[in-house]
Amino acid sequence: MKYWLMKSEPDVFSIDTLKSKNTSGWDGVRNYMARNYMRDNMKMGDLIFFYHSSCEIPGIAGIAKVSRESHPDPTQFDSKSDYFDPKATKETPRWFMVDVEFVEKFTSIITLSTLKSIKELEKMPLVQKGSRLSINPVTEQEFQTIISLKNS
DNA sequence: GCCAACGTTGGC
DNA sequence: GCCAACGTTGGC
Repeated sequence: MKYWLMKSEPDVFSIDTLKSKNTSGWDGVRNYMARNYMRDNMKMGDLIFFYHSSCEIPGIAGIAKVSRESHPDPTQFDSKSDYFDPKATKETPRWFMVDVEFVEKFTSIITLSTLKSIKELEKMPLVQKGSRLSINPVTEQEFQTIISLKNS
């Protein structure tokens, strides 16, 4: 099993939105590296840190898991969607997504500021300057370190 | 709202 | 294939 971190703007899609829906397609990703992680590397049961970005208190809000592996992101075919891609066709889709399922909402957010203060996490792209990728792999050690912060 | 960092586009 | 221009991300 592998571990991941996925960013979402809570104004658009938050951990509470996922909790209320239980599962959701992770649509709207329009970056090739992030797409490749979803298309090629994210497998059933992989655990995901759900990160809130571009908000008052950026940080990890909870955990989700992969509940369906790669399939075409339907928003690329929808001309009314913000994520419409005129170059994508159903025969040769350009954008792929996984579905994720709610696992847990933390009682309090593990803030970016906290994550930045932990020596063991300094290699995470998240805490490095200029890192914008919305999906990143997380190592087992990083996962355990972050989980241990949950109740402290 | 600012702006650094980065990805993408398109002319050549 | 280079690279300048542009658009976007996302913390602050």
